[in-house]
Amino acid sequence: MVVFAGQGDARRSMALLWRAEGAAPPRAPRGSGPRPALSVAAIIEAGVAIADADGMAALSMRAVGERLGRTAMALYTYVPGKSELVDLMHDHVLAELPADYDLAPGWRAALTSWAEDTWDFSLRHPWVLQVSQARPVLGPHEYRSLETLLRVLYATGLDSAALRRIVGTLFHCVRGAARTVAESRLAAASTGVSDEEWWQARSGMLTEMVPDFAERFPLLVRLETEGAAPEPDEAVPYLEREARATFEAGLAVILDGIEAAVRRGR
Amino acid sequence: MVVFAGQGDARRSMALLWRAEGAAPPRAPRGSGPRPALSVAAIIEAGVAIADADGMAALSMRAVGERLGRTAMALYTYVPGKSELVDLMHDHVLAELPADYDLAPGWRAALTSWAEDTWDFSLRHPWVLQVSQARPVLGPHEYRSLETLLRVLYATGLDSAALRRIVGTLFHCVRGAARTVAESRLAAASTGVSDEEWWQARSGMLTEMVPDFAERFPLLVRLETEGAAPEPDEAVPYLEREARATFEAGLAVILDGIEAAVRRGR
DNA sequence: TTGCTATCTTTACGCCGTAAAGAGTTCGCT
DNA sequence: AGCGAACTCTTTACGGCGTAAAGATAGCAA
Repeated sequence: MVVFAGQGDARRSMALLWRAEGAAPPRAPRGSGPRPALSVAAIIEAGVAIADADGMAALSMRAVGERLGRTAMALYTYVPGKSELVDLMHDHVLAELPADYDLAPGWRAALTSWAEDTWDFSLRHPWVLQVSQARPVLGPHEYRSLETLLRVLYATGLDSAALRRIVGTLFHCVRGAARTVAESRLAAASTGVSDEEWWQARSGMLTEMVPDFAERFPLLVRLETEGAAPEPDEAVPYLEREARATFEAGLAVILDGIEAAVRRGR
Repeated sequence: MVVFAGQGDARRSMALLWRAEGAAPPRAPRGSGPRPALSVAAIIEAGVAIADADGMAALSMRAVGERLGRTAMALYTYVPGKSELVDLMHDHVLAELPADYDLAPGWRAALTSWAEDTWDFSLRHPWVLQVSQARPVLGPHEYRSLETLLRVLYATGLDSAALRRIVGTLFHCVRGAARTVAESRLAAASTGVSDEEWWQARSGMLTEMVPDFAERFPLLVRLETEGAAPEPDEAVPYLEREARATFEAGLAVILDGIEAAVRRGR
């Protein structure tokens, strides 16, 4: 379900992405059809609503059209195709991210806030985790959110070459852990089986079919049993708690890494 | 294109995954049809060949059947469905990963080798990056590869709780950077437009449509221009070099983080 | 030979993205 | 007033997908 940007007419895509910027597209001079009942904005919002509620797999041109009381083909008057629609949806929701962070308490606090906001954002719109990051969309809100992150990162005093690498690592860490949570929720929703139930069924089957499991994979057993689940009865499923802990630990390591680089750099 | 494990009959899936372990499935006692011309192993290999060559999107039951000279439906006698086939393919290729690492030169060297091997593996079979990590497959090779990693990690002396988080962060870092490369190659192959051409076209369009770009996003411009591309004329595309650098930087940060935790722990 | 079983094919259903053609609406122009 | 261009939106259709259902065929036991 990975979707790629920039397939279609690049000029048209860019015009749509930055459309709010320029003047309103002038209505044709000679003859014009019925007043448009739809708009690019309405289509984007319908798409986001569907993807938020039922995931990227549920996003189809027919579904978007139906939600707007039109056929799928009606959308093609406004948007070149599905791939471009996803691009527009992506840039649209990126507008939700904060535009800047207070640097007074130091870059570490600001970067933590950024990571937290990105985490929340990714779980609010889990489908963004399935939009390809290679060949990004290049929309206004994507640029703005990157600019915001860079403002925090340049406050560390590191040079551009170092920051380029750190940006990627930060994103992979946050998005990777968020992806685990998102996929776990999606699996639970689409199969009706909770993580706990799934794991119980599978692990029971494992011990039955692989009786020498403990001898073959002693460290796995050790990892699983030692210090597992300090608070077992919680509203948050186990897998999500683990992913959240991974996110926090990863962030802490990266922050320490940056700090070390800063000290070394001076 | 994210695929989920464990939808179908869990017992059947597990039996297929661990099939080499138990005795060969006995042929039916009373009457048996024509000698099977296919086998689970052959189907898995055909699937891997297709996915390696043309990506996950090209993997269809019809394509696998055709490569074996059968119809798509013939596969269903051997495999419950596509989702289970992907699981089997995943566990199958995981067998390529080394089974253990020399710990004599220290855990840091071993962990670096592990990351390098995982990186190579992910780019040899880029479609594995699209297999969901939540609700893993629980096959023998997946367990073995995890056990191998844990052997290296326990050599650090850290406790299980700390290691659980580090495992996730390591995977996210390696897989995230590898994904960038894989997606960039896939985009280039499927659109026929190289990263460089794509970027040139887009950036030209940007400066035309957003004349005040430099004022609005000064840090982005700074990041892009400062210390960019020290060796511009290379066989390896720019985006891949950047992803590789991100991978190495991320790994270095994590290794430093582990080292700090080890020192703190003692 | 008969009959059961397992393999494999055929056909079909309901999805998908979207190309092509056409119906219907609104305007500028004569 | 009426024509014709430009536009929106629908209908139909094509080739793909995963897979359910039904049937043809092959191999063995009795």
